[in-house]
Amino acid sequence: MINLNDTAKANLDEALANSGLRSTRQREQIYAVLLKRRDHPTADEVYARAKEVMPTISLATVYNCLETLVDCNLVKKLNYEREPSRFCPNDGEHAHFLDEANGRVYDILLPEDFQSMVSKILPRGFEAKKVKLTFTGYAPNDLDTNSL
Amino acid sequence: MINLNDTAKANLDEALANSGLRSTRQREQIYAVLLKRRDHPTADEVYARAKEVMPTISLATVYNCLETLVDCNLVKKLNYEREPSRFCPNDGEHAHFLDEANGRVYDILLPEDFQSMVSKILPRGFEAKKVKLTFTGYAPNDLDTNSL
DNA sequence: GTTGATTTTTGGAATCATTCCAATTTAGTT
DNA sequence: AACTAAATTGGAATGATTCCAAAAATCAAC
Repeated sequence: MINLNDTAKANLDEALANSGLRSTRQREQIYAVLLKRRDHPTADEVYARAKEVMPTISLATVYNCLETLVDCNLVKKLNYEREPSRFCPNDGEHAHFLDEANGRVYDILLPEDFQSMVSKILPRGFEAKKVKLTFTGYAPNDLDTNSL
Repeated sequence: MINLNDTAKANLDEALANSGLRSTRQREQIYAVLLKRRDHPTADEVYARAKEVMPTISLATVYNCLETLVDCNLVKKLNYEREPSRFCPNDGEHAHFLDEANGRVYDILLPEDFQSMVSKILPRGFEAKKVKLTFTGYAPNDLDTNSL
């Protein structure tokens, strides 16, 4: 029914507990869906995939769970223009590349010191808590579904 | 009624002509509104400001004009999460800084070679047409309404 | 394990920025 | 002035997301 390996499950439970939240079947399922195919699905797509295996889950719950996971810092929410948000499980700092040809989003690994490097661009007095870097263009056409 | 200086008007007319589009009172007015206060207003805010001086303009027209100006590359559309889009007249490459304290957006000047610099982060085969850099955090609290 | 208190889930309604539409008006041309 | 194509307009439609109140599930204490 669910499909989370032990360490992922442990991470989830810990992150939820840290925020004083409960571990539920639905939250596990949503997290499992995101880990299984890292193709930056929208809430609707997550809903469809979760339903295959948990047919009674509701769309509202999918939104709730995704928001919870984002708040716990286990998942990132991506936005391009005002298109539907996409979600990716969080493996630390990375940029995103949107392929205009097929609409896919690829993760781009960032150098360790990226945030401090780029923060030097800021004038005196600006304190950045977060930096977001997104590319748009054409990706090589021989990549598989998952990100790099 | 409108309030565009000669060079701005000339830029607008040229950009529109380049795209085979007509120069209209509404388009001039919307562009003038954006140039007058560079505080990254939403479509609604642009609508309110335009209406003060052109009471019959419609919201649909504001959306149309903004889209046209963006297409002509005279204006940039900014998005944070899925909040309403904001608009800023385009003075070349710059990043944006969202102040979490007051919701204001500041333009951040970028070094000339920024795009080529940061494109080196991309793995072989990725061709970036656009790069977007956005910061979130706290800005110094003695800045005026307009951007840097 | 049952009870009670608190969270979470759920389906459907509501929201709201934006887009669409068909009719009218305007701009540019002959 | 007349004609054609483009732009504007108000209102309806769209669609992702949020809100709501009721039902179900979880956790803690006994």
